[in-house]
Order: sequence, then structure tokens, then C-alpha cells
Amino acid sequence: MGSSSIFEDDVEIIRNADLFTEEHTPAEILCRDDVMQDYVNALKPVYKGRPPRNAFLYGDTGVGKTAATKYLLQELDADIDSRNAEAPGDERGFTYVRVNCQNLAPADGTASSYQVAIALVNELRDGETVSSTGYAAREVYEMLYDELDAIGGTVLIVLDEVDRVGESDTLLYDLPRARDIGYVENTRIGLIGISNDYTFRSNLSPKVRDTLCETEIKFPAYTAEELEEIIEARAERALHPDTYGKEVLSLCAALAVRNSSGSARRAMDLLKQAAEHAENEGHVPIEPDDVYAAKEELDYGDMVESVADQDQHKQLILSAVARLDADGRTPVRTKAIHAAYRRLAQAAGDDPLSQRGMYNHLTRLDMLGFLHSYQNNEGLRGGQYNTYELSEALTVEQVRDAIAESELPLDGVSLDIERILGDAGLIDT
DNA sequence: GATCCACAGGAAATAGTGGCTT
DNA sequence: AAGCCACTATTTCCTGTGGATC
Repeated sequence: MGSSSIFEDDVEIIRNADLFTEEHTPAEILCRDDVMQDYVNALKPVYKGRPPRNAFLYGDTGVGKTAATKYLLQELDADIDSRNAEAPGDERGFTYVRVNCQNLAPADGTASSYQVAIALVNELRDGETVSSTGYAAREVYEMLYDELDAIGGTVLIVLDEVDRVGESDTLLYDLPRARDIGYVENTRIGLIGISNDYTFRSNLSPKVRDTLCETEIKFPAYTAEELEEIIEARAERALHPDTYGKEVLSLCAALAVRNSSGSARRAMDLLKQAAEHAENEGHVPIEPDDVYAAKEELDYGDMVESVADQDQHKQLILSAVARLDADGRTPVRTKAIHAAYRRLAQAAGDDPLSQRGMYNHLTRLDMLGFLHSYQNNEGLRGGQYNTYELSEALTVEQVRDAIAESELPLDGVSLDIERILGDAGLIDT
């Protein structure tokens, strides 16, 4: 120990932190035997050089959909490669692309077929040519089909979070049929849609549903026992031996089942966070209390992060509500929020939106669960209006932290709420 | 039971981005 | 350089409405 740095902990529990990251694809998928068999069967035609089947995967987040897909496509790619090596003259081309539709959704949450097409083109072209918006829709689709046609063989297109593809089904309809319609000649296209929204399937137009849902694979939530097995396998490689006990693993699994609908991701995060907590505290076996502390930290951090992920207007609005909340004016009407919001926006060097414009963000924040809204009606005297307050899941501190995290310059800004409300003609009783 | 407040929230207009085509 | 297309974000304009008050 002697000359150790202040950054050094007395104990080290985590052996390989990389195994806890999002990018890490496990070397095998545990506890998913039934599902994996279905999935493998769905992909077999590709290996055999037959027309691919389209597939639709659904199940809650953290239940292995994406992990299984990554894993199987890698395997498939490798298997086809080695098969091609053994069968010269009968090579089978295989390519896959993966696009997460959520990342390319604009502020309101739904990505258009247009955006998805652009993302696919960018993914297919090796970084080289990039384009964002501005092309005529037809051209974008043309580009996409040109790219696909140039590749040849079989191309599997994985659309993660397909439910985020809004109204216009066009892509979902056209892609699987591209060869029949004549958009492409040399390439066989298979579509794999991934969604955690069960209702998405029934919202699809029948013709799209028939093709996309050619094979449906449901990923059930993990049970506590399964989760335990999974994180135990991970812990063996990621943590030093004898730094954790079975009861800690079961606790992580149980919490993930109870609060995050059986998410393996969540169980993994809990274990990692608990390990770090124990390291910081300087004791060696991870204790149940570390896990509970980890849960608190994760819950707090998740909320802060999701607020920090919002756009500037929404953060300013949340900040306004938080300040009104701190001043004890909790359920507060739109007009008052707008008055406070306007001051904050100006302080941040931002042009404030009109009340109507802000209102759109406000209802969005309500839908996202950051705010709670109430309908009020005082008839002849007061008329009809809404009031808002922070959701009980969100504290004033979390909003402050989120604003700090996204570096909005609101640090020293204070509001004379009394005066602001007075100016807005909202002098309380 | 008619009135009428104060806003909700729909719809259309406007501004702005980016890129192609001629 | 002008005109076009596709898309997003915001403003302006407007109608709708639930229920306390008269």
C-alpha cells in the first residue's frame, strides 16, 4: 500500500469492467434455449442460401433481444464464411445492418421511414458519404435500393425499436418486397424488427404485419433464478473471486425482477454499482447493503440522466417548475410556468417560446412522466385550466443536477418568483 | 339552466435547414 | 442563382368546452 495514489482503493473487486458495458456481447446466451432455437430456425434459410424469413422479436427491455441478435448474426456470418471457404464456387454472400430507430427520432419520438432510410444508407456506405436531411424522398429510397442491390447475396436488416417508426409504413412494406417489386435484382432482403412495445404489432397495417411478422419470437422476461445464473456467469469473469456471495447475486436478480421487469441489463448494472460501492467503502465481500445503495444510486442517476437527455426547452421548463416547486407553489398553472420559464430562457441566452409553443413541450413532459398534470375548472370565475407539478419520481435536486450536467448556464440565476407571478397577474390569495 | 371564464388544444401559416436540379 | 423537395420547429389564429356562478 505505502506510497499509493489517492485514487487507489484498499480493495479491488472488479477485475474486468469492460464486461459490464453495453457493447459487450456475451460469448453465449444463457437461459434462452427455446427462444434461441426459434431464432436459429428463422435464420437457417440464410445459411442454406434460401430466401430469408422476416422476423419480429418482442419482449421487454433487457431481456436479451439485442444481445441474441448480435450474437446470432455474428455466428451466422462466421459460419457462412467458413462454409464458403469449404465450397469454392458456391459462395453465399451475407451482410447485415443494424439501425436503432430510436436514436434517429426527432424530439417528439417517432422516426419517419425517410429517416430510417437515410440511416440505413449511411450504415451501408462505409462512413464515406453522409447525408442528413434535404433529399427528395424518392431519391433516398433509390439510394438505399442501389446500395442494397450493389451488395448482392442476402442482406438482413435489423431495425431496433421498430415501434419508433411512425405512421408511414412505406419502408416496412417495401423492404421485404423490394425484390418482387423490382427495386433490387441481385439482393435478397430480410427484415428483423425488434420492439418492446407489445401493442406495436396490432397497430401495423395488415399487409405489413403479414410480412414483417412472418416469424414472431417472443422474449419472455427473465425469472429471478435465470437472472441469477446469468449474473453469476458474468461475475465469475468480471469480478475477483471471493469478493461476492450468492445472496448478493440473488438480491441483484430479485431487485431487477421486481423493479425492472426482469432486465438482465439492470441486474448487471446493480452488481457493478454494488461492487464499486463496496470498493469505495473499502470492504471486501460485497454486502446486501451495497446492493441497496447501488439501487438508490442507479435510480437517482437514471432520472437525472433522462432529464439531461431532454432538449433545452424541456429542461428550462422543468427547471421553472422545480423552482416554483421549491417555493411551495407546487401545482402551478401553465401561465405561471411560462412566466418563470421565460426568465430562465432569457438568463440562459435563449429565445423563449410562446406560451403555446411551451405548452407542447409541457404536455410532452407530462406524457414522459416528469410532470403530473391536473385539470381545474372554476367556471364563471376561473374558467378551465391545467396545473402541473413535478412527478413524485423527480426531485428538485435531480432537476438541478440534470441542468448542471447538460451545462445550461443557470447556475447563479435566481428568480424573484413573487414578482414574476405578480407581473403575470397571478397574485395569490 | 343559461352564461361565460380562461384556458386547452387543433389547424394552418411561417421560418428555417439542407441539398438537389437546371 | 433560382426553384424545388422533404422535413422540423414554432407562431398565429382559432374553436371548443366543463362547470361554478348568476
